[in-house]
Amino acid sequence: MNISSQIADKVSTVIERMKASGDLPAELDLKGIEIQESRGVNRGEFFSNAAMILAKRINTTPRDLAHNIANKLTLDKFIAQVDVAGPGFINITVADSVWCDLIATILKDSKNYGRSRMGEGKRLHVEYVSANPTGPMHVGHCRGAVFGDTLCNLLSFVGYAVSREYYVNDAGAQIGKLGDTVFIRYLEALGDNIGEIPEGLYPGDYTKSIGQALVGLYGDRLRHVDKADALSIVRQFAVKFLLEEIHNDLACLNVHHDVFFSERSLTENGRDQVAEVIEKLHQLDLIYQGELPRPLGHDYEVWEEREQTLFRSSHFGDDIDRALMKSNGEYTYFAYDAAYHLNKLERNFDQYISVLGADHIGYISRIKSVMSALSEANVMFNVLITQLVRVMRNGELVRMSKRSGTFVALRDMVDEVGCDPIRFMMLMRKHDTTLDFDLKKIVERSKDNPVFYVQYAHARASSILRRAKVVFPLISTCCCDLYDANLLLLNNSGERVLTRELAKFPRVVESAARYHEPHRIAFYLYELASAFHQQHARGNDLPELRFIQPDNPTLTVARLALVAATQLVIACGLKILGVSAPVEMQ
RNA sequence: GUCUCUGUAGCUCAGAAGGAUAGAGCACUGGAUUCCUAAUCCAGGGGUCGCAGGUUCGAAUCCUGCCAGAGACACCA
Repeated sequence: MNISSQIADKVSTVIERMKASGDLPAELDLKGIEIQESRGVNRGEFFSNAAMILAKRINTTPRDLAHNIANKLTLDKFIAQVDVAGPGFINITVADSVWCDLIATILKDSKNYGRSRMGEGKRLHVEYVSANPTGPMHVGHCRGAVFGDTLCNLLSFVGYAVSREYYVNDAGAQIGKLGDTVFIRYLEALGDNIGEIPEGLYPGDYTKSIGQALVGLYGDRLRHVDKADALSIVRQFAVKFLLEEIHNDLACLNVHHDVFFSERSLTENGRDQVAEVIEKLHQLDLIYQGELPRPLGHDYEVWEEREQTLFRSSHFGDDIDRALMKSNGEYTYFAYDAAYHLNKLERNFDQYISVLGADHIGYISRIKSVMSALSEANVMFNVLITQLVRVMRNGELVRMSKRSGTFVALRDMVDEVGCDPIRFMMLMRKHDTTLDFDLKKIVERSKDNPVFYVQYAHARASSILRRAKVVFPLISTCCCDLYDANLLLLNNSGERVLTRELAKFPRVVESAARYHEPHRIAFYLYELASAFHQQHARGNDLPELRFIQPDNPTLTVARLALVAATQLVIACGLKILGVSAPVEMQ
């Protein structure tokens, strides 16, 4: 149930009746009419723009039409008051009983309050993280992981059947370099003096334990077999080892995937899906041999014109065509990715989303092009970008460099500040804007730090329910009992503000899902927590406003219903964000 | 040079997909704790929504141009 959509029904019913009775032309188009929550004071609780939209279509003044509609709306028991204001806004105040019903509904729906059928059970494929398995996760991966995971939570909450996938880049040159590096570490673990890790390989210390693990498994045997065979073993082992670490790293951030899809598998088991995708594009007449133009704005010391196999992505809005084969005949990364996306399409999802880091912005149009080409433009495919995170400590930028192997490991960060603050903080910004992340500030337990503020509201609600149990040992604080309370007793202004805030949740969820913006949930929870803290604090000055009234069990039960509903909605929102909802703060 | 994103209070950012008098937090000033946890709350000042046009009943929001900042732009993955 959603109050504003109920009002929308009321308004459109009134207008339809006016059309039927001849007050309005029968062919009048109702497009553009909206119900929104009022913002300022003395503007009712909701407003409609109906009169202003319709007036110009039938050549009358908005205020006259507004009064006309208002008079008919007033007759509805659902609505307590209707006013016409400004250029022709219809301001609507709904009946108290509507708000009471809402609280009862929340308590009845429990964890399902705010769910919707928006997704209609459609199968949705979401790819996120997909970091190269050449090292442990670091903070750069963190945002995409949290955003992708939360988006999946959100979209399954509104009724999509979500499949969460990690594309494992376990083929290609970087894996070769990883293998070379780990082989050196292996020799090191056997006691060789290896000196510096050569330029171009992976210099970080994390490869040492992989070398040691290989010694534990093979002793010195790999040293004596053919180098190519040894490297092949080492590569596979290293990828498996690092994937396991990545898996663990993600788990401690509460991030999960259903499928880890191997890039290498595209050309295994007697099939070459890369060749297949190129053949398919060939049949569509989208492949040719040619040379790419020299890019502008770059000073290349060496520029060679090379003929290679190109895909006509420029037919689909890309700037230039893109290479599928290198001049030496190998597949490009993009060719593998094209095959991967064909594979996705063959698995027949209804919609696709890819969450990519900001460094892949230039990649979007080519992958969208190939999706359009392969599906004949008949697919819903969104690419969402997570922008850079600047890691700070006490206002100072933490320098990171891939080359020297210095970066903040995800695991270390979780150990230092905890999963909840990281997730919440990452979601306090829109995904496509850059974000400063201060390791020092994020552990501060202050209002500066919204995660504690929201969690505290949940803990406070829990605490009040516990306390009520002490004062009134006989009453039940279970949601299933509280909705029978006499909710009409919730009539002071702070309680109304809080109730209205609770009413917004389904709408916030739906718009967050529709626009793929989970940060809206985080902001909403902050506001809800604020309304709750405020109401609690009013009890400091005015004891009659406290939730627990020792001499009035009936009133107490009504107020506990509001507390329980608040607790429920906060818990529900935090669940979507993948953040815990503590029953007490220590 | 091309493309993408960003520009809102001193700082960090929201702004519900065109609505009425643009909102939070931080910081600053002043106040509240024998109390359902003060990790909280109350009050106050602070704005040319980058600039200029346009679209319409109405623009921070949509369109065009300009200014400023960030990022991406061969066979890497």
